[in-house]
Amino acid sequence: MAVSFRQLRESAPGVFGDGCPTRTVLDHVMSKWGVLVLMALTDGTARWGELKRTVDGVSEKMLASTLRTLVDDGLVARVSYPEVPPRVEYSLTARGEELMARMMPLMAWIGDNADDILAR
Amino acid sequence: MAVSFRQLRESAPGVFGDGCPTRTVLDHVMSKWGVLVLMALTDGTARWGELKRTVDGVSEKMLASTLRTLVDDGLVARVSYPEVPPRVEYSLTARGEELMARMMPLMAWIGDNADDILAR
DNA sequence: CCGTATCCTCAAAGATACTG
DNA sequence: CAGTATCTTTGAGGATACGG
Repeated sequence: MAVSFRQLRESAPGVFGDGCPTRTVLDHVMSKWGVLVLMALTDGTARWGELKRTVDGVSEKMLASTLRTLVDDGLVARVSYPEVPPRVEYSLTARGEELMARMMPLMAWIGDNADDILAR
Repeated sequence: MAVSFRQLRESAPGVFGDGCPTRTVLDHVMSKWGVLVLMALTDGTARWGELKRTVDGVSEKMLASTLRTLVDDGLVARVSYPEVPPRVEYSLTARGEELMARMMPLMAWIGDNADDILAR
């Protein structure tokens, strides 16, 4: 394997310790709705209503709080147009694209193997 | 980007829909303690006590249930030696290694960027 | 159309004690 | 050493109604 947990920890002591920044970011991007929203945005810019439809099962409350967290983290950009009716567009930032470039291979593998994994 | 959410969904319709197998596996491997246990095992075989020390902050209850889930999913192997005192060793299966080969680059990136992300 | 505000529930997770 | 059993807590998340 290219990199181990030990190597990660030794490259930056304290990383992945209880309550450290890495754990916080981990909770944001690996959260149930966080991953799904980020994945939906790999399709490109999307409006609120699109996201609500694409991210199957998400409540308005969770979509709102998930998006706010990801915007605060600088992973998602929010652009609101002063029109009537309102239009708001979400997209990945450059940083978000970097993250998803690393996450999508993992998601593809999970998609390919999920059935096998649960067939036990 | 190499692969998008749309491509994933079109390659296997229903994947990532609410309640589908992919969501379940996602919840297992992306869970707070799931990732950390899996990461700890990228260092190689580890005993229960080692895992409890390495995975900072995990309770015995959560370590037990997390390990049981991962063993059931065929991602982690459990070998118990009939000795006194008992010795039990956990390690990644071939399938677990495949998963972590795709997850560690993501973890490395998060480790590198966590401070920046939260400094806003 | 795009959210926010409020209330409420229940299951995940912690604490503690105990055992093969 | 490697867990299990039991009880309690808490906050993530759902439902609903309303506002800009």
